[in-house]
Amino acid sequence: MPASDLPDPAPLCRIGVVVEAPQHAGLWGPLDYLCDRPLPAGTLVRVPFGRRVVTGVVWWGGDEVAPEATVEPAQLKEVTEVLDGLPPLPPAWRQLVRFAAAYYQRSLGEMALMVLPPELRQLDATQWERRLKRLDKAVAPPPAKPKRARAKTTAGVPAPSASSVVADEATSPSLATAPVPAPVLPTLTVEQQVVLDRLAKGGDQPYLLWGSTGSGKTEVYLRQAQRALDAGQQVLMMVPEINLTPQLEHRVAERFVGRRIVSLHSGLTPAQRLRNWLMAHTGHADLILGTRLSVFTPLPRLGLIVVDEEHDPSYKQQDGARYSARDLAIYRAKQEKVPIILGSATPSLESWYNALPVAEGGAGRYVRLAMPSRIGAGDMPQVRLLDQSRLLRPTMGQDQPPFARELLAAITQRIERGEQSLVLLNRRGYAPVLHCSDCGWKSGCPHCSAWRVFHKADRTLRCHHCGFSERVPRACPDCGNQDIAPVGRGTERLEEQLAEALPGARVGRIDADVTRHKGALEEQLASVHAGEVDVLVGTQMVAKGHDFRRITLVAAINPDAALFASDFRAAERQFALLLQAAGRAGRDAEVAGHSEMWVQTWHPTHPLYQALRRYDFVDFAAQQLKEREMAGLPPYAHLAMLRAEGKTQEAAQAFLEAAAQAVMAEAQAVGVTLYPAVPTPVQRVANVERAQLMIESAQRMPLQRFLSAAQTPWFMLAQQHRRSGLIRWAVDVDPLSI
DNA sequence: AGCACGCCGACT
DNA sequence: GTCGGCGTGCTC
Repeated sequence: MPASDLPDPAPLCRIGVVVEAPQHAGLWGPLDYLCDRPLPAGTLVRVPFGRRVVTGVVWWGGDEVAPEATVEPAQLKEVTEVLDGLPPLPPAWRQLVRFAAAYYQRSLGEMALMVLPPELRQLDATQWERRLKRLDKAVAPPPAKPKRARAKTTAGVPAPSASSVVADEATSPSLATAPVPAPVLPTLTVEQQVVLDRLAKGGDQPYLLWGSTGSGKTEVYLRQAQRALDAGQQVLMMVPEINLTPQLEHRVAERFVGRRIVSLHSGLTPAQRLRNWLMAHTGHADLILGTRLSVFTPLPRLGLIVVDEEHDPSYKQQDGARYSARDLAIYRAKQEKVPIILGSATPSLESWYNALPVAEGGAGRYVRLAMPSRIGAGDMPQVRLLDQSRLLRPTMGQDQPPFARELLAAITQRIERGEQSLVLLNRRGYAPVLHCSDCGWKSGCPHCSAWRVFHKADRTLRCHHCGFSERVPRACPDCGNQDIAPVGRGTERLEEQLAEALPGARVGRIDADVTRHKGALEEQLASVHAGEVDVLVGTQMVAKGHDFRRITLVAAINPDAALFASDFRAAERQFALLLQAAGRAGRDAEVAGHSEMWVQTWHPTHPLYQALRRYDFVDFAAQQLKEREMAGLPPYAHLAMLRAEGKTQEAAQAFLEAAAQAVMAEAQAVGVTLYPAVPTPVQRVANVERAQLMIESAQRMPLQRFLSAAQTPWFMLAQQHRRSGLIRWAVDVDPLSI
């Protein structure tokens, strides 16, 4: 029979697939492909894309109505393979991704694929099948005859603390009750009880749990989590940096024995991350503990979201798609109709404003729950503001004495009592710059508009922006003068100076340079806990989250920079940091009585310090909100930043100016203000010039509409400007710093 | 972003 | 004579 008489092959269906195409590829939405069977939205597929095959997510297909074809049917390619064996990503996940992509001005595909475990993007169908089979044992629901098979499974699953799968292997994840004896629960304080009672009443507004350090916020999270778990739901708990909060992980595991707890953060190996993500997505994990990326985890039984330390800047992604995980968590909670608790001792001004009742000048959008008292310890340490101007001794010449005599005396006293002190300085290295007194040479970075920092430990000059590192020269590279001197002070030098000033004291240090070596942080923390360190020098990473039992003195050495920074959020950050640092001191009742927080400052009367002295966040927030309102800054206005990188500063700025020009009429029509293009605070990094242009609007929606409308003209302009030296451009919505 | 194609310098 | 520099262009 002639070939033409063969029955027609089954018609191919058209489906829409999103692939990882950055927006400068000019592809925003789903691409059309053909497939021999209808695929439900949310299915993972491998599709030909250009000359390679990539992983994509089916965005529409199956029963949904296909949009108008935009490409000639003859040009459509066929799906290469379908990654079976995984439930499709749910509609809620797609909606969250769609919202995030639209809000943060990124392509759908970039957003969608960025938030999936990296492994998932790389595997083809064969590898995927093999991987699923291996993971199946760890991920699958308990089979009918569980005991033996599951015990074997546990052994096969590596469970380091960072990715612990704490699971009672005999418990079906779908069952709500744990068959193990319940841990003894701590008695609730009156404040905690009041908060929990309010939470039990429910409502659809987000909660802002404003509780001082040590007020027992975690216990509130755990009790609420318990309620959700008892109802058969999943709980998403977010922390700013999981490596700094092993305690939380430990506490959660301790409390919820018999529950499957998984963590999700970038510190996991790709295999661990995929496994934990799958456990969450398939509904087998009950509690998900994660950093910002975990906000996108598909959770079929989601019942509660907690965002701990909600003010922390780490929740905002600082490159690529610059999303705020805290804000997306709020969106997600609303969309999936689950309660969300934002917790902090020093809420972000945005959240604070949202939680202030309308009658008090706020937005009244959140429910504020306050827990002002510290548990199990006395009060917060007493704040002592040390007037640095009184330290100046003119006879000493230009070298300003590093510490006040009173401060040294106070530290000495701690050492004699067997207590510890924490000295904070937010600048690592030995000295921020080297200087030649003869010719004026300074240790600039050849690739950046920044100084290279002198690191004495490894005798290098290092640029903290591009990483360029060189051995420190013996003499001035310009004039040969042997006498080049360090200017200023970093943690290394502080450590050295403290050791000199306190003979016999054991001085330790924790900063990013120490932590670089794996396990060094844990080691150093252990030695502090063991009492092998008298004085601990550190950057802000020490102030965040770690619990120190024997520290009774915290000193901030040079916190003034934030008072006059051009960045309007600097004061807010500094206040949070100082308060958090103060919280490190005197967490044990026996030592709390005499614990102190010292602040060495040139401006002891500054309102920030005065509010800190009284631990008066309400007053501080009121000051800041007033300033923000007068200056037309968030939360009273909404900002976006158009950023550009170019071969020259002119190229970067020319693009920005042209971009502003192109949308000027539109901006004026909707009441959006465009500011002039300016160089970024650090103008050149790794030989790339950077500039930015601020966009401001009183309302969020007009800004959103404006940015969406501007996307295409800006994209086309960028194409033109590439020839004259534009390298990259991007919009940063709700920028943290300006 | 990848990954190709496409034209000009130092090597087996 | 080739290998490879990164400029330019495309991806349903």
